[in-house]
Amino acid sequence: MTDRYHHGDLRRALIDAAVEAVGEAGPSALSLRAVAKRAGVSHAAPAHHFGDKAGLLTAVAAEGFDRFADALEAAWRDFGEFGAVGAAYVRFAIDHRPYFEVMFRPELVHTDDPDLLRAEARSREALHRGSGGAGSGAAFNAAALGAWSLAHGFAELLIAGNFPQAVKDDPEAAFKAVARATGEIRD
Amino acid sequence: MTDRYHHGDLRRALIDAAVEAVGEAGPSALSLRAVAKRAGVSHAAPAHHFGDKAGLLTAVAAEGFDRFADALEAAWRDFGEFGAVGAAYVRFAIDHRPYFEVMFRPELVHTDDPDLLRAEARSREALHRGSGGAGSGAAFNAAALGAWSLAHGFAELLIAGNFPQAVKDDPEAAFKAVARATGEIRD
DNA sequence: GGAACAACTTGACACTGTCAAGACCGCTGC
DNA sequence: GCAGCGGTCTTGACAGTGTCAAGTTGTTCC
Repeated sequence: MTDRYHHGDLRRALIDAAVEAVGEAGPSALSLRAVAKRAGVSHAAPAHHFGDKAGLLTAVAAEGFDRFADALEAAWRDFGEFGAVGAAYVRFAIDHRPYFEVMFRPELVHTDDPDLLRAEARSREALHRGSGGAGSGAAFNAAALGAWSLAHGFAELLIAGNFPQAVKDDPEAAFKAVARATGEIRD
Repeated sequence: MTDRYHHGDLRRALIDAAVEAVGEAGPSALSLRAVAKRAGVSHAAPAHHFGDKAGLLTAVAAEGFDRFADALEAAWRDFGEFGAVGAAYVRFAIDHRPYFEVMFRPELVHTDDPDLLRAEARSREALHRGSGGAGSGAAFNAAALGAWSLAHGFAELLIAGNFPQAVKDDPEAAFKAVARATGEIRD
């Protein structure tokens, strides 16, 4: 099972092509046929590898959540404070925008995909660790949910173009200022 | 210019049909032809009224922002505190989910539409008033942006199914608890 | 009553996702 | 060395999509 017969690694190439295409026109404008053309294969090749369009986007989202977890873990390891983790959250949304645009859209992916669920759980745990909440417990952790909401809302509003130029110029500094203003950072 | 020739008020009917359709399958699965069928007109009627698909969704988003502004203004008028305004933000996302799913998606609408811009400005102002920031000023207001991010992130994560059952059971109370935990509410 | 015009319909086009069938390829077993 | 096999990808088809040009229907104004 070398996973590379004719093309080499078509699965990899298709995911890359999909990420490129999403980066150019957003996930709703994604066309399987355009992805296939970009990868230099026939129009039905993507469906063969991923089942359907949602399957391809599921693979993109899973890979995105893995990279996302890496970024959040690194921020927590290097700085050990929520400000840095939240800033990494925001930076990821900017630097890996195509991934981010797919990751939190349940209607675009197969939400029960095992690989997606695993990667999601990794991200969730990294974020939870980085927002002060140690144990999850039965009831919800208000502070952790607040930290998540703050970072996620900031990232979403930012990439949707709702923030003034001053924020776009230095998003990480802006986020830290905002987090400090809301009492999330106490130093 | 009575705006009602054959059908009565087709524009109104098409918007209602679009909202219904978005509510059932999300905005990315919206089909102009399905909307037309739902309203009982020919398949090209929506394009005639709204120019194209984005035009129809623009009308939906504009109407959404108007209702949104109404809700935020009412919450501020009746309670005068951010907790209530934020809770109204979250409730709107739940109760008028089809609108909300279109409102913050620039790639789905004509972002330069005058009616949309007007309604957006109304919402923005109502929210700004409800989050403590009185004057907008040249630089950005960190506290106001934080309040917006918190409410928006909470709403997005909630309707995307990322929160535990306890939050879904009483979203408004959960939001207030979260806002209090992040220091947004000081009473 | 006819002209001007807006509101819609009809028909067509290129494009989309998906599916069944087949062709191609590299490996295994003999 | 070669037959068979299974996975990889292609080909061809289908119904459905958004959009556009042209035509039809109805309303209003003179």
